[in-house]
Amino acid sequence: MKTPEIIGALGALAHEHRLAIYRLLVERGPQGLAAGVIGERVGLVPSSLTFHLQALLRAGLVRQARASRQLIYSADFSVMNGLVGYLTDKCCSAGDGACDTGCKPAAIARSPRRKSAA
Amino acid sequence: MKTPEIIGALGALAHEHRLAIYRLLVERGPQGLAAGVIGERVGLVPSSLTFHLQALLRAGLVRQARASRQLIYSADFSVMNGLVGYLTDKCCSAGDGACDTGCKPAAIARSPRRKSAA
DNA sequence: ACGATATTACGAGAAAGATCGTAAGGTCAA
DNA sequence: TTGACCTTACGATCTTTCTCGTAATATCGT
Repeated sequence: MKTPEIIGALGALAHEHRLAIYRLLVERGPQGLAAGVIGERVGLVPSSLTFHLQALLRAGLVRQARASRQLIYSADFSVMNGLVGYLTDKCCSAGDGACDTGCKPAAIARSPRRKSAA
Repeated sequence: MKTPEIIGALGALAHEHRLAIYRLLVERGPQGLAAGVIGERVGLVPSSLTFHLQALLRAGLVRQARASRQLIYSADFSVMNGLVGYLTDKCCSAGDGACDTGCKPAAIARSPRRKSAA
């Protein structure tokens, strides 16, 4: 995942409504939710909703599928994983105690040098 | 970590220059880097640099310290951890196979139930 | 105190983002 | 085909963000 994509995903999430939409979809899972339902839940008029949904779509954070006359949106976890990977990637490259605050997931997820456990 | 803070952190990172600055500081570690050096590295005039540094500071992503006439900035990992935690938190709440794409770091980071190692 | 260095504060202009109303594109039921 | 429904597309307006130049603040060496 390259920097522009990361920035895109970050920017897409960096908004009250879009974050709410995304979390809604993440909780809902692969089944997804129709645009109308999303709009109701987050309290957005249709045109504003589309605007934000498009932003999430452009960032690759959600997928779109048609079900008769409704459009179903669902979260795409892979981009989020890429994002988290990127964010924690260089996290522990500074040295020893740099990440004692707890960013261990990075070490586990990205640099399986020492304990090549999985 | 509450939603507004999350949005703040996400928004702070969702910019080419700020992301570059942040990564620079993450790589550098607790030692940090003087503002001037950062500006040189990312190619920003002083006033623009301050603008972005302030944004990162407001978001809690970096810390500021004075060293004689230089201001040293360093990454604050805790906010990033909170961010990653939040992002992956509900990730697996949808059901079983929802997160098979790999959002396991969340499980590792947030529920140290099984291997309470470290 | 003075000049030099390092950095931030302020203000203006340009660019991007958000919100909404209304119109248009598909899809369904009859 | 017609009318109703769900959703997106377009355009206008408003707000926020970004960038830069210049001025101000703080620290250092002499």
